[in-house]
Amino acid sequence: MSKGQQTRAAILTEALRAASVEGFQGISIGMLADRLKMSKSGLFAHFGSKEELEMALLDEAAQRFMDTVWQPAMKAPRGRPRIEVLFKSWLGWSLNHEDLPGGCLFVALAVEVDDKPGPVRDHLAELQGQWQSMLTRSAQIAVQEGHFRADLDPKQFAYDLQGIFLAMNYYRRLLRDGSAVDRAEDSFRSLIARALPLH
Amino acid sequence: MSKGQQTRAAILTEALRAASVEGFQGISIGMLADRLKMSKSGLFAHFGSKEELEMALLDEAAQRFMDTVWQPAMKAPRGRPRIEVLFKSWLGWSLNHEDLPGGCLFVALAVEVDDKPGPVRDHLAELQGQWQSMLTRSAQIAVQEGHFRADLDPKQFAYDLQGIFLAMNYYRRLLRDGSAVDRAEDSFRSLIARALPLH
DNA sequence: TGACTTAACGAACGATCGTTCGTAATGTTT
DNA sequence: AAACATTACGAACGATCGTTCGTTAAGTCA
Repeated sequence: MSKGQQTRAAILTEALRAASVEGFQGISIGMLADRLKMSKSGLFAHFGSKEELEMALLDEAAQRFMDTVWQPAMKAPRGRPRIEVLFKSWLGWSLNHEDLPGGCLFVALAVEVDDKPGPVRDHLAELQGQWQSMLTRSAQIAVQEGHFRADLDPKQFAYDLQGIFLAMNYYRRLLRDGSAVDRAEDSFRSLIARALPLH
Repeated sequence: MSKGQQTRAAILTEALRAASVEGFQGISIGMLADRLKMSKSGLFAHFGSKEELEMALLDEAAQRFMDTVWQPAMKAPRGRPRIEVLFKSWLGWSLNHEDLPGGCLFVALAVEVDDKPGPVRDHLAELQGQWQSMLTRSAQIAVQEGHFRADLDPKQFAYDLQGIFLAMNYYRRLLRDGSAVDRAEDSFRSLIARALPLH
Protein backbone atom coordinates (compact mmCIF):
# COMPACT_ATOMS: atom_id res chain seq x y z
CA MET A 1 0.00 0.00 0.00
CA SER A 2 1.42 3.35 -1.08
CA LYS A 3 1.89 6.27 1.28
CA GLY A 4 -1.13 8.03 -0.15
CA GLN A 5 -3.46 5.07 0.30
CA GLN A 6 -2.13 4.63 3.80
CA THR A 7 -2.87 8.22 4.76
CA ARG A 8 -6.25 8.08 3.10
CA ALA A 9 -7.15 5.00 5.12
CA ALA A 10 -6.08 6.71 8.34
CA ILE A 11 -8.20 9.74 7.47
CA LEU A 12 -11.24 7.59 6.78
CA THR A 13 -10.86 5.71 10.05
CA GLU A 14 -10.59 8.90 12.06
CA ALA A 15 -13.37 10.60 10.10
CA LEU A 16 -15.68 7.62 10.67
CA ARG A 17 -15.13 7.89 14.38
CA ALA A 18 -15.78 11.62 14.34
CA ALA A 19 -18.83 11.36 12.09
CA SER A 20 -20.43 8.71 14.27
CA VAL A 21 -20.34 11.25 17.10
CA GLU A 22 -20.91 14.56 15.33
CA GLY A 23 -22.49 13.61 12.02
CA PHE A 24 -21.34 14.92 8.66
CA GLN A 25 -22.36 18.43 9.63
CA GLY A 26 -20.23 18.24 12.73
CA ILE A 27 -16.96 17.19 11.16
CA SER A 28 -14.69 19.63 9.38
CA ILE A 29 -11.50 19.37 7.38
CA GLY A 30 -9.65 21.47 9.92
CA MET A 31 -10.71 19.37 12.87
CA LEU A 32 -9.71 16.13 11.14
CA ALA A 33 -6.38 17.65 10.14
CA ASP A 34 -5.72 18.61 13.75
CA ARG A 35 -6.51 15.15 15.05
CA LEU A 36 -4.29 13.51 12.44
CA LYS A 37 -1.57 16.13 12.90
CA MET A 38 -1.50 17.12 9.27
CA SER A 39 -2.38 20.25 7.34
CA LYS A 40 -5.89 21.12 6.18
CA SER A 41 -4.76 21.35 2.58
CA GLY A 42 -2.83 18.09 2.75
CA LEU A 43 -5.85 16.25 4.03
CA PHE A 44 -8.18 18.04 1.66
CA ALA A 45 -6.12 16.99 -1.36
CA HIS A 46 -7.02 13.35 -0.80
CA PHE A 47 -10.65 14.00 -1.66
CA GLY A 48 -11.04 17.26 -3.55
CA SER A 49 -14.16 18.34 -1.73
CA LYS A 50 -15.93 17.73 1.51
CA GLU A 51 -18.76 16.04 -0.34
CA GLU A 52 -16.31 13.61 -1.89
CA LEU A 53 -15.01 12.85 1.58
CA GLU A 54 -18.55 12.16 2.72
CA MET A 55 -19.15 9.82 -0.19
CA ALA A 56 -15.91 8.00 0.59
CA LEU A 57 -17.03 7.69 4.20
CA LEU A 58 -20.31 6.12 3.13
CA ASP A 59 -18.43 3.58 1.05
CA GLU A 60 -15.96 2.84 3.82
CA ALA A 61 -18.76 2.41 6.35
CA ALA A 62 -20.71 0.17 3.98
CA GLN A 63 -17.61 -1.94 3.40
CA ARG A 64 -17.04 -2.39 7.10
CA PHE A 65 -20.71 -3.07 7.71
CA MET A 66 -20.66 -5.88 5.18
CA ASP A 67 -17.55 -7.37 6.74
CA THR A 68 -18.75 -7.26 10.32
CA VAL A 69 -22.47 -7.85 9.94
CA TRP A 70 -23.32 -9.51 6.68
CA GLN A 71 -20.36 -11.83 6.10
CA PRO A 72 -20.69 -13.65 9.44
CA ALA A 73 -24.39 -14.15 8.75
CA MET A 74 -23.69 -15.62 5.34
CA LYS A 75 -21.48 -18.25 6.92
CA ALA A 76 -24.36 -19.41 9.09
CA PRO A 77 -26.92 -21.92 7.78
CA ARG A 78 -29.74 -20.46 5.70
CA GLY A 79 -32.97 -19.52 7.42
CA ARG A 80 -33.49 -18.84 11.08
CA PRO A 81 -29.88 -19.47 12.20
CA ARG A 82 -28.67 -16.91 9.70
CA ILE A 83 -31.14 -14.35 10.98
CA GLU A 84 -30.08 -14.98 14.55
CA VAL A 85 -26.46 -14.33 13.63
CA LEU A 86 -27.45 -11.33 11.56
CA PHE A 87 -29.16 -9.67 14.48
CA LYS A 88 -26.37 -10.45 16.89
CA SER A 89 -23.64 -9.08 14.66
CA TRP A 90 -25.78 -6.08 13.85
CA LEU A 91 -25.96 -5.25 17.53
CA GLY A 92 -22.22 -5.83 17.77
CA TRP A 93 -21.58 -3.36 14.95
CA SER A 94 -23.54 -0.71 16.78
CA LEU A 95 -21.83 -1.38 20.09
CA ASN A 96 -18.28 -1.27 18.71
CA HIS A 97 -17.06 1.73 20.64
CA GLU A 98 -13.58 1.56 19.17
CA ASP A 99 -14.53 2.19 15.55
CA LEU A 100 -17.83 4.01 16.11
CA PRO A 101 -17.78 5.80 19.46
CA GLY A 102 -21.01 7.58 18.54
CA GLY A 103 -22.88 4.42 17.62
CA CYS A 104 -24.09 3.23 14.23
CA LEU A 105 -23.12 5.81 11.63
CA PHE A 106 -26.06 4.99 9.40
CA VAL A 107 -28.56 5.77 12.14
CA ALA A 108 -26.94 9.14 12.71
CA LEU A 109 -26.80 9.97 9.01
CA ALA A 110 -30.29 8.72 8.20
CA VAL A 111 -31.98 11.54 10.07
CA GLU A 112 -29.31 14.09 9.21
CA VAL A 113 -29.42 13.85 5.44
CA ASP A 114 -32.95 12.66 4.78
CA ASP A 115 -34.06 16.19 3.91
CA LYS A 116 -30.97 17.32 2.05
CA PRO A 117 -31.14 16.51 -1.65
CA GLY A 118 -27.87 15.59 -3.26
CA PRO A 119 -25.53 12.71 -3.99
CA VAL A 120 -24.87 11.99 -0.31
CA ARG A 121 -28.55 11.55 0.47
CA ASP A 122 -29.01 9.47 -2.68
CA HIS A 123 -26.12 7.19 -1.88
CA LEU A 124 -27.15 6.64 1.72
CA ALA A 125 -30.73 5.93 0.71
CA GLU A 126 -29.49 3.42 -1.83
CA LEU A 127 -27.27 1.66 0.71
CA GLN A 128 -30.01 1.55 3.31
CA GLY A 129 -32.54 0.37 0.74
CA GLN A 130 -30.19 -2.49 -0.06
CA TRP A 131 -29.93 -3.30 3.61
CA GLN A 132 -33.70 -3.54 3.93
CA SER A 133 -33.70 -5.79 0.88
CA MET A 134 -31.15 -8.05 2.52
CA LEU A 135 -33.23 -8.28 5.67
CA THR A 136 -36.34 -8.99 3.62
CA ARG A 137 -34.59 -11.62 1.53
CA SER A 138 -33.23 -13.30 4.65
CA ALA A 139 -36.76 -13.59 6.02
CA GLN A 140 -37.95 -14.99 2.68
CA ILE A 141 -35.28 -17.65 2.82
CA ALA A 142 -36.35 -18.60 6.33
CA VAL A 143 -39.86 -19.08 4.97
CA GLN A 144 -38.53 -21.23 2.14
CA GLU A 145 -36.59 -23.34 4.59
CA GLY A 146 -39.75 -23.91 6.56
CA HIS A 147 -38.34 -22.13 9.59
CA PHE A 148 -40.86 -19.30 9.35
CA ARG A 149 -44.60 -19.28 8.62
CA ALA A 150 -45.55 -19.45 4.95
CA ASP A 151 -47.82 -16.43 5.29
CA LEU A 152 -45.17 -14.23 6.94
CA ASP A 153 -44.75 -10.82 5.32
CA PRO A 154 -40.96 -10.57 4.89
CA LYS A 155 -41.01 -6.82 4.34
CA GLN A 156 -42.95 -6.31 7.54
CA PHE A 157 -40.43 -8.54 9.28
CA ALA A 158 -37.63 -6.29 8.05
CA TYR A 159 -39.55 -3.21 9.15
CA ASP A 160 -40.03 -4.57 12.65
CA LEU A 161 -36.40 -5.59 12.90
CA GLN A 162 -35.30 -2.11 11.89
CA GLY A 163 -37.60 -0.67 14.54
CA ILE A 164 -36.09 -2.85 17.25
CA PHE A 165 -32.63 -1.70 16.23
CA LEU A 166 -33.55 1.98 16.12
CA ALA A 167 -35.28 1.81 19.49
CA MET A 168 -32.17 0.19 20.94
CA ASN A 169 -30.05 3.08 19.73
CA TYR A 170 -32.51 5.60 21.10
CA TYR A 171 -32.75 3.98 24.53
CA ARG A 172 -29.06 3.37 24.82
CA ARG A 173 -27.59 6.56 23.44
CA LEU A 174 -30.09 9.25 24.36
CA LEU A 175 -31.78 7.83 27.44
CA ARG A 176 -28.65 6.03 28.61
CA ASP A 177 -30.83 3.08 29.51
CA GLY A 178 -28.59 0.19 30.51
CA SER A 179 -31.25 -2.34 29.62
CA ALA A 180 -31.53 -1.19 26.01
CA VAL A 181 -29.75 -4.19 24.55
CA ASP A 182 -31.72 -6.59 26.73
CA ARG A 183 -34.96 -5.01 25.58
CA ALA A 184 -33.84 -5.29 21.96
CA GLU A 185 -33.10 -8.97 22.46
CA ASP A 186 -36.48 -9.53 24.10
CA SER A 187 -38.26 -7.84 21.22
CA PHE A 188 -36.21 -9.87 18.77
CA ARG A 189 -37.16 -13.13 20.47
CA SER A 190 -40.79 -12.09 20.34
CA LEU A 191 -40.51 -11.22 16.66
CA ILE A 192 -38.98 -14.62 15.90
CA ALA A 193 -41.62 -16.42 17.95
CA ARG A 194 -44.37 -14.74 15.94
CA ALA A 195 -42.64 -15.70 12.70
CA LEU A 196 -42.46 -19.40 13.54
CA PRO A 197 -44.94 -21.79 11.95
CA LEU A 198 -47.95 -22.64 14.09
CA HIS A 199 -47.74 -26.05 15.70
CA MET B 1 -49.32 39.89 23.74
CA SER B 2 -46.56 42.47 23.54
CA LYS B 3 -44.57 43.11 20.40
CA GLY B 4 -41.57 41.28 21.82
CA GLN B 5 -43.50 38.14 22.69
CA GLN B 6 -45.09 38.24 19.25
CA THR B 7 -41.74 38.38 17.49
CA ARG B 8 -40.33 35.72 19.75
CA ALA B 9 -43.22 33.41 18.90
CA ALA B 10 -42.69 34.00 15.19
CA ILE B 11 -39.00 33.21 15.58
CA LEU B 12 -39.73 29.98 17.42
CA THR B 13 -42.24 28.84 14.81
CA GLU B 14 -39.83 29.48 11.97
CA ALA B 15 -36.90 27.99 13.88
CA LEU B 16 -38.89 24.85 14.65
CA ARG B 17 -39.58 24.38 10.97
CA ALA B 18 -35.94 24.91 10.10
CA ALA B 19 -34.65 22.68 12.88
CA SER B 20 -36.93 19.81 11.89
CA VAL B 21 -35.20 19.86 8.51
CA GLU B 22 -31.63 20.80 9.36
CA GLY B 23 -31.27 20.02 13.04
CA PHE B 24 -29.81 22.40 15.58
CA GLN B 25 -26.43 22.24 13.89
CA GLY B 26 -28.00 23.24 10.61
CA ILE B 27 -29.81 26.36 11.74
CA SER B 28 -28.01 29.67 12.26
CA ILE B 29 -29.00 33.05 13.59
CA GLY B 30 -28.25 34.65 10.24
CA MET B 31 -30.39 32.24 8.28
CA LEU B 32 -33.35 32.67 10.62
CA ALA B 33 -32.95 36.44 10.48
CA ASP B 34 -33.02 36.32 6.69
CA ARG B 35 -36.16 34.20 6.59
CA LEU B 36 -37.93 36.48 9.06
CA LYS B 37 -36.59 39.61 7.36
CA MET B 38 -35.00 40.97 10.47
CA SER B 39 -31.44 41.66 11.58
CA LYS B 40 -29.17 39.05 13.12
CA SER B 41 -28.64 41.15 16.20
CA GLY B 42 -32.34 41.88 16.59
CA LEU B 43 -33.20 38.23 16.51
CA PHE B 44 -30.26 37.30 18.68
CA ALA B 45 -31.35 39.73 21.41
CA HIS B 46 -34.45 37.66 22.08
CA PHE B 47 -32.41 34.78 23.42
CA GLY B 48 -28.93 35.92 24.36
CA SER B 49 -27.18 32.90 22.95
CA LYS B 50 -27.77 30.17 20.43
CA GLU B 51 -27.91 27.62 23.20
CA GLU B 52 -30.71 29.59 24.87
CA LEU B 53 -32.55 29.57 21.57
CA GLU B 54 -32.15 25.81 21.39
CA MET B 55 -33.48 25.40 24.91
CA ALA B 56 -36.47 27.60 24.05
CA LEU B 57 -37.06 25.46 20.97
CA LEU B 58 -37.11 22.31 23.07
CA ASP B 59 -39.69 23.85 25.38
CA GLU B 60 -41.79 25.11 22.50
CA ALA B 61 -41.70 21.71 20.79
CA ALA B 62 -42.57 19.94 24.03
CA GLN B 63 -45.49 22.30 24.56
CA ARG B 64 -46.84 21.65 21.09
CA PHE B 65 -46.27 17.93 21.44
CA MET B 66 -48.35 17.85 24.59
CA ASP B 67 -51.14 19.82 22.94
CA THR B 68 -51.33 17.75 19.78
CA VAL B 69 -50.45 14.28 21.03
CA TRP B 70 -51.02 13.94 24.76
CA GLN B 71 -54.09 16.10 25.38
CA PRO B 72 -56.29 14.32 22.81
CA ALA B 73 -55.29 10.99 24.32
CA MET B 74 -56.19 12.15 27.81
CA LYS B 75 -59.70 12.95 26.62
CA ALA B 76 -60.14 9.36 25.48
CA PRO B 77 -61.26 6.64 27.93
CA ARG B 78 -58.50 5.09 30.02
CA GLY B 79 -56.83 1.93 28.80
CA ARG B 80 -56.76 0.63 25.28
CA PRO B 81 -58.85 3.43 23.68
CA ARG B 82 -56.45 5.99 25.06
CA ILE B 83 -53.48 4.13 23.63
CA GLU B 84 -55.15 3.91 20.24
CA VAL B 85 -55.67 7.67 20.21
CA LEU B 86 -52.16 8.23 21.51
CA PHE B 87 -50.60 6.34 18.64
CA LYS B 88 -52.82 7.97 16.03
CA SER B 89 -52.10 11.51 17.19
CA TRP B 90 -48.41 10.66 17.54
CA LEU B 91 -48.34 9.71 13.89
CA GLY B 92 -50.25 12.89 13.08
CA TRP B 93 -47.67 14.98 14.90
CA SER B 94 -44.90 13.47 12.83
CA LEU B 95 -46.80 13.90 9.57
CA ASN B 96 -47.68 17.57 10.13
CA HIS B 97 -45.76 19.02 7.23
CA GLU B 98 -46.87 22.57 7.97
CA ASP B 99 -45.23 22.92 11.37
CA LEU B 100 -42.51 20.29 10.99
CA PRO B 101 -41.56 19.90 7.33
CA GLY B 102 -38.60 17.76 8.33
CA GLY B 103 -40.62 15.35 10.45
CA CYS B 104 -40.60 14.87 14.21
CA LEU B 105 -38.08 17.25 15.73
CA PHE B 106 -37.33 14.95 18.65
CA VAL B 107 -36.29 12.13 16.34
CA ALA B 108 -33.91 14.46 14.53
CA LEU B 109 -32.46 15.86 17.74
CA ALA B 110 -32.19 12.54 19.54
CA VAL B 111 -29.39 11.29 17.33
CA GLU B 112 -27.84 14.73 16.89
CA VAL B 113 -27.27 15.62 20.53
CA ASP B 114 -26.96 12.21 22.18
CA ASP B 115 -23.19 12.50 22.23
CA LYS B 116 -22.87 16.18 23.04
CA PRO B 117 -22.82 16.82 26.78
CA GLY B 118 -24.51 20.00 27.90
CA PRO B 119 -27.83 21.49 28.92
CA VAL B 120 -29.45 20.85 25.55
CA ARG B 121 -28.70 17.15 25.67
CA ASP B 122 -29.80 16.99 29.31
CA HIS B 123 -33.07 18.73 28.64
CA LEU B 124 -33.92 16.62 25.61
CA ALA B 125 -33.09 13.42 27.47
CA GLU B 126 -35.32 14.52 30.32
CA LEU B 127 -38.22 15.31 28.00
CA GLN B 128 -37.86 12.05 26.14
CA GLY B 129 -37.52 10.11 29.35
CA GLN B 130 -40.81 11.64 30.45
CA TRP B 131 -42.37 10.60 27.19
CA GLN B 132 -41.31 7.00 27.71
CA SER B 133 -42.75 7.18 31.21
CA MET B 134 -46.05 8.38 29.80
CA LEU B 135 -46.13 5.53 27.31
CA THR B 136 -45.26 3.05 30.05
CA ARG B 137 -47.87 4.45 32.41
CA SER B 138 -50.53 4.32 29.70
CA ALA B 139 -49.80 0.63 29.18
CA GLN B 140 -49.98 0.06 32.95
CA ILE B 141 -53.39 1.68 33.04
CA ALA B 142 -54.58 -0.57 30.23
CA VAL B 143 -53.49 -3.53 32.34
CA GLN B 144 -55.36 -2.17 35.34
CA GLU B 145 -58.47 -1.71 33.24
CA GLY B 146 -58.25 -5.31 32.19
CA HIS B 147 -57.71 -4.35 28.55
CA PHE B 148 -54.20 -5.75 28.47
CA ARG B 149 -52.69 -8.94 29.90
CA ALA B 150 -51.78 -8.82 33.57
CA ASP B 151 -48.28 -10.10 32.87
CA LEU B 152 -47.54 -7.50 30.18
CA ASP B 153 -44.26 -5.64 30.64
CA PRO B 154 -45.30 -2.00 30.23
CA LYS B 155 -41.76 -0.76 29.67
CA GLN B 156 -41.25 -3.30 26.93
CA PHE B 157 -44.52 -2.15 25.42
CA ALA B 158 -43.23 1.43 25.39
CA TYR B 159 -39.94 0.26 23.88
CA ASP B 160 -41.71 -1.55 21.06
CA LEU B 161 -44.00 1.39 20.39
CA GLN B 162 -41.01 3.70 20.14
CA GLY B 163 -39.39 1.28 17.70
CA ILE B 164 -42.47 1.26 15.49
CA PHE B 165 -42.45 5.04 15.42
CA LEU B 166 -38.73 5.32 14.67
CA ALA B 167 -38.95 2.75 11.90
CA MET B 168 -41.83 4.70 10.38
CA ASN B 169 -39.70 7.84 10.28
CA TYR B 170 -36.80 5.93 8.77
CA TYR B 171 -38.88 4.27 6.06
CA ARG B 172 -40.83 7.38 5.21
CA ARG B 173 -38.16 10.05 5.32
CA LEU B 174 -34.98 8.30 4.20
CA LEU B 175 -36.28 5.47 2.04
CA ARG B 176 -39.28 7.46 0.83
CA ASP B 177 -41.37 4.34 1.25
CA GLY B 178 -45.01 5.25 0.68
CA SER B 179 -46.18 2.32 2.78
CA ALA B 180 -44.31 3.44 5.88
CA VAL B 181 -47.41 4.58 7.74
CA ASP B 182 -49.32 1.45 6.77
CA ARG B 183 -46.49 -0.70 8.06
CA ALA B 184 -46.43 1.25 11.31
CA GLU B 185 -50.16 0.70 11.73
CA ASP B 186 -49.78 -3.01 11.01
CA SER B 187 -47.03 -3.33 13.59
CA PHE B 188 -49.12 -1.37 16.07
CA ARG B 189 -52.10 -3.68 15.57
CA SER B 190 -49.83 -6.66 16.12
CA LEU B 191 -48.41 -5.10 19.28
CA ILE B 192 -51.90 -4.49 20.64
CA ALA B 193 -53.01 -8.02 19.76
CA ARG B 194 -50.09 -9.45 21.70
CA ALA B 195 -50.93 -7.25 24.67
CA LEU B 196 -54.53 -8.43 24.90
CA PRO B 197 -55.50 -10.95 27.54
CA LEU B 198 -55.62 -14.58 26.39
CA HIS B 199 -59.13 -15.83 25.74
C1' DT C 1 -48.40 64.54 24.27
C1' DG C 2 -44.32 63.44 26.93
C1' DA C 3 -41.51 60.17 29.50
C1' DC C 4 -39.75 55.90 29.56
C1' DT C 5 -39.13 51.07 28.30
C1' DT C 6 -38.63 47.75 24.93
C1' DA C 7 -37.30 46.14 20.46
C1' DA C 8 -34.66 46.30 16.36
C1' DC C 9 -30.81 47.79 13.87
C1' DG C 10 -25.96 48.21 11.57
C1' DA C 11 -21.27 47.61 12.00
C1' DA C 12 -17.72 45.18 13.57
C1' DC C 13 -15.16 41.35 16.26
C1' DG C 14 -12.30 36.99 16.13
C1' DA C 15 -12.93 32.33 14.74
C1' DT C 16 -13.75 28.84 11.58
C1' DC C 17 -15.63 27.11 7.31
C1' DG C 18 -14.41 24.84 2.47
C1' DT C 19 -11.39 25.75 -1.09
C1' DT C 20 -7.31 27.31 -4.16
C1' DC C 21 -2.56 27.52 -5.38
C1' DG C 22 2.38 27.71 -5.62
C1' DT C 23 6.11 25.46 -3.33
C1' DA C 24 8.74 22.20 -0.57
C1' DA C 25 9.40 17.60 0.99
C1' DT C 26 9.03 12.87 0.60
C1' DG C 27 8.36 8.29 -1.97
C1' DT C 28 9.15 5.39 -5.63
C1' DT C 29 11.60 3.57 -9.53
C1' DT C 30 15.27 3.13 -12.83
C1' DA D 1 22.26 8.66 -7.07
C1' DA D 2 19.24 10.80 -10.68
C1' DA D 3 14.72 11.56 -12.37
C1' DC D 4 10.16 11.75 -11.76
C1' DA D 5 5.66 11.33 -9.43
C1' DT D 6 3.34 11.64 -5.35
C1' DT D 7 2.22 13.71 -1.08
C1' DA D 8 2.15 17.34 2.18
C1' DC D 9 2.57 22.02 3.37
C1' DG D 10 1.67 27.23 4.43
C1' DA D 11 -0.63 31.18 3.24
C1' DA D 12 -4.42 33.24 1.74
C1' DC D 13 -9.36 33.65 -0.26
C1' DG D 14 -14.36 35.06 0.54
C1' DA D 15 -18.10 33.50 3.27
C1' DT D 16 -20.37 32.61 7.38
C1' DC D 17 -20.45 31.59 12.27
C1' DG D 18 -21.98 33.38 17.20
C1' DT D 19 -21.52 37.40 19.73
C1' DT D 20 -20.85 42.44 21.36
C1' DC D 21 -22.07 47.21 21.45
C1' DG D 22 -23.68 51.84 20.72
C1' DT D 23 -27.51 53.90 18.50
C1' DT D 24 -32.04 54.52 16.56
C1' DA D 25 -36.89 53.37 16.13
C1' DA D 26 -41.07 51.74 17.96
C1' DG D 27 -44.14 50.43 21.45
C1' DT D 28 -46.34 51.33 26.04
C1' DC D 29 -48.47 53.92 29.50
C1' DA D 30 -49.08 58.09 32.76
